[in-house]
Amino acid sequence: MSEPRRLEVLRAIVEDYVHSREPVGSKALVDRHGLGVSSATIRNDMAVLEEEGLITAPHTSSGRIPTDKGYRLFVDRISEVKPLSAPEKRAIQALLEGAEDLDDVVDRTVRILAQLTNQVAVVQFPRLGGAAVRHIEIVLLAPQQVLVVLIATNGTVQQRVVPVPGTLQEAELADLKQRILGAVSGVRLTALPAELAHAAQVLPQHLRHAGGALLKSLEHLAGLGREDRIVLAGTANLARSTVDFPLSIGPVLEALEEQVVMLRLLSEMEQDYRGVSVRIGSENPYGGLSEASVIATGYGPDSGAKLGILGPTRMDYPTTMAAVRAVARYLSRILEE
Amino acid sequence: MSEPRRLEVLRAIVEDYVHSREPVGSKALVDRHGLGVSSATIRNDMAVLEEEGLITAPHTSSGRIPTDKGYRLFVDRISEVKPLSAPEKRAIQALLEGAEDLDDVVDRTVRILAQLTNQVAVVQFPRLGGAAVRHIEIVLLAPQQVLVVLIATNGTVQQRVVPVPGTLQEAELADLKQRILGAVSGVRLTALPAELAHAAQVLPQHLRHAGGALLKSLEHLAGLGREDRIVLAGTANLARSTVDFPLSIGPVLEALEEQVVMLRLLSEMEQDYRGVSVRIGSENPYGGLSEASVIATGYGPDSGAKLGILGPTRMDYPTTMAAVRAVARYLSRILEE
DNA sequence: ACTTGGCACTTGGGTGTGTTGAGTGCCAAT
DNA sequence: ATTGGCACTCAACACACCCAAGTGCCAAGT
Repeated sequence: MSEPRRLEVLRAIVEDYVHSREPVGSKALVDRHGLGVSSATIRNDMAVLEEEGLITAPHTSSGRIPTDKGYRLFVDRISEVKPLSAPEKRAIQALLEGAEDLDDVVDRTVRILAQLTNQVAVVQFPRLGGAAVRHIEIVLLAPQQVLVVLIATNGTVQQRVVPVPGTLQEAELADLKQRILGAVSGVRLTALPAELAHAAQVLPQHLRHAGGALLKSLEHLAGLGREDRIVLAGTANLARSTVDFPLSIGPVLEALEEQVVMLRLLSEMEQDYRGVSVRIGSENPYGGLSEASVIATGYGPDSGAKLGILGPTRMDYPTTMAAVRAVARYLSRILEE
Repeated sequence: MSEPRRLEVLRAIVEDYVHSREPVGSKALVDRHGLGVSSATIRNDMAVLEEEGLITAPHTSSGRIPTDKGYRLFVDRISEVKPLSAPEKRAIQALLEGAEDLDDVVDRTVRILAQLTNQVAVVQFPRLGGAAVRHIEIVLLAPQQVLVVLIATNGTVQQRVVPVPGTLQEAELADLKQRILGAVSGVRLTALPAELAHAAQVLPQHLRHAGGALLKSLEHLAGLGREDRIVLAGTANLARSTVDFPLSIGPVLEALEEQVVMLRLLSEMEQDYRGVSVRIGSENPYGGLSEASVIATGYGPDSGAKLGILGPTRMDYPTTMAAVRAVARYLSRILEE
């Protein structure tokens, strides 16, 4: 009872089951795959695999289906990544290059990912974290209203209209702007709060009051950049595979809607040696996703932002992993510009 | 065979069916509602109602269920709006008042609406259309890169980093800024393209090139404001009522995901005398929504932006209509500030 | 002109009973 | 370790049957 063949059997079971959605039996296995042994042998192998918790039988005397653990082993040790087809690659590239601005890039990314994988696609907005302050603009809109704009080196812009206490002269504002700019120009966004606190202390007395409000709003803006947003696409794909979620797709939809849940989920996924990270079924910390798998990876300069897909545990892992990885790479490349 | 009683029968059928999801028969009707007649009489009434296409029998000799037309009559002529409970009203108000900025207001609105109605809630972002240019800021970031910021009177801000052809001096930029500002300050966003075109023509020769790019980006920004976005919540509610969508919720999810579809749908809905607009099942222009109903209404100063819910045709119209209307009113009130 | 009780008829759904076929587990032989 | 053989299981399907809820219609009553 050789170990390699047992793995081969597991692989065959996973592939057949993913393909047909039906429990696969020993006879069908030897027929469809050219295993050089008889069905009885396969049965023995399957008994061992079941013993090890890699496959399970829905009911006595029916074929086996992979368990989460079985998929895990499959993903980790058996499967080979299937590269995307050339047309697919071209499609990704063409689509992403046509994007107009950051929002558009993200939007196109999530759509192509959903389309490519036939799953729900999730893209987290690129983080500002690593970026630094490129410019700050402060504009007096009304006597007590100021527009504060924070431009980061990665091209993202955050702005906000803030009320300032007391009246503020144009000249004072210009002065204030120069001081602030001098203090924070080039500072990393993560280090901004500290710098701002310092800057606040050295402000001349007459600017303290108004300046304080502005500095505070700047801190808020820097935070906004870090306040992560996610974008979804392909939710309708869940409906197609409604039969793959024995309970209901309700909990899954709920999870998707809770940005907090998804963000935590994504952030917890460390990409492994393969370049992607896979969470299978019950491996997911969130209960509502116990029948779902998530494939995610980082992208962008520091791979801090994540992107990925979510689908039923019964999915074509090799192909989907390849798609996620490919899209992440193309996206990273686009963002470098 | 009195007309009023027939309507009463229709009302009873709708209410019972909405409540129980089961075809309702003549006997059950006289039992549950104190109609003062026998089941045979009701049967006669039901025959007429069926004749008129207001109700239908899923199969011979089973109870009747309302048709889309039946719901329509119910909504138009029979039902009475059920006002929200005091705690519900308080909840809406409290939640909306705690909002921090426009995004937050919209976000909270869509959530409370989904929660209140147990349906999918849709809120279209407030339009800039009616607003005017309050201020324009142009900042030189790099020799060939300029940040353009457009601030509207309603407080919304759109910004973009644009590349400009050729090199541009600070002084030239300042000049350009003054000219543009003079030309468009106070102009309504809807009228902006025309004004910009005019401004472009009177630019001095040496600013034509760079100025043209800037003006074009401004036009784009104004468009962005009008480019309507919608926000969803409560998608998971669809899963609960999966049985109410005989086909599948797939097409519905698809429609929801296509912002264009939803926007067109909302914009087509003229609110009637009741303050809300209802689209029932096949009344929806989009095929995927032939089993869904939409209740929407306008909000905000000119009622130009829309908000509403989407659910199965079998829904509690009076209560849901009341909720949509109430939320729209509270939202309008908040936005006035 | 409605209403009503009565009655024959329809039908989906539930239950009980075989039957079938894919599949398993185990064992003795190779 | 592999294999053929065999008894056994069980979901799925088909069929038969019955029941409850419901309908349509008619003739009689108001």
